[in-house]
Amino acid sequence: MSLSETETLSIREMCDAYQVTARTLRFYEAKELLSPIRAGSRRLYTKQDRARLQLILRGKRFGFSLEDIRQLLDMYNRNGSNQAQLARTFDLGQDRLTQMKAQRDELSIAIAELETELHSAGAALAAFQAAAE
Amino acid sequence: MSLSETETLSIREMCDAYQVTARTLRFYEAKELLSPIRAGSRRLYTKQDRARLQLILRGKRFGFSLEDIRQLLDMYNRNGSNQAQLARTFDLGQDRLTQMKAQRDELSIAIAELETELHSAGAALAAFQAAAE
DNA sequence: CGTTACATTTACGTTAACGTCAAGCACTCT
DNA sequence: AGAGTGCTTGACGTTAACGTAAATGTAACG
Repeated sequence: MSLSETETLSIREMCDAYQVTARTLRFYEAKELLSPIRAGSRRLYTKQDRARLQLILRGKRFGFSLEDIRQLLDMYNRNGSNQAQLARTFDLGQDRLTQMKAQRDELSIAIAELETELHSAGAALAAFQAAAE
Repeated sequence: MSLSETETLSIREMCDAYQVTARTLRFYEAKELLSPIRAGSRRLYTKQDRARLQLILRGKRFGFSLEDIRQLLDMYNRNGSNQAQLARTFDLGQDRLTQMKAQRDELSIAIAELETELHSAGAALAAFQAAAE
């Protein structure tokens, strides 16, 4: 079952829902990436917090630093409709995309090389075992 | 002009040739990634050292840790003349390869996501600019 | 009322890959 | 002899993204 619009989650429920530790959530809050409401002293995460956390985690998968993510979130929140900021966000994304593609290409090359290496190593091993009987 | 087989480089020459700092070269040596010969107390980098450094830098571009690289270098160096050593090295390479492929897959997914994201962002921007004239 | 089960803040610890001094040889030029 | 340059070995500092532990608070259960 999914979460309603108004439902709030405790810190532990957030951990279970998003596979992060409580330390991580508090850390993100200290870094001003999240700002859950309080019930007394306890944190309650609203739907917006959940959305922000998803963006954070996605940003991390893209290889952005938390500081990058904070700036992007701020831009989006403060003035998502400002054209210059939108363009800046877009450019940041383009740069990262280029980097990621280059990284993938290099990785593919490395994989091919390593595979070749392992084939000859495998052959050498086979020869050894044949000679050893 | 390129370097001869027998020519050795000082630490500063290495820095210039490979765009690394002296601290980095000494650090790699402390981590047993390099082992230059000595002329008195001074380091001299041979052709083999240069080859190893190139592999190290390539590994870094691939996003490997220095510890990963150290293990890979051992494998590239196929010094393990005995069978058990060879087999262990081979297994290490297999594991590495699996990790690399997984990493590439994740990267591909992230790239696809980011591309989708940027397409809609680009459309939004275009709409803005159209409306702004 | 006591215990259990979480929650809180504060704060020091960790890892990687170096940076940044500091103090001191070993030359070479003048 | 003095100055300058390059190299050496420590050894402490730095950053990111949390981990881990201590001391304390609080809400509910029985």
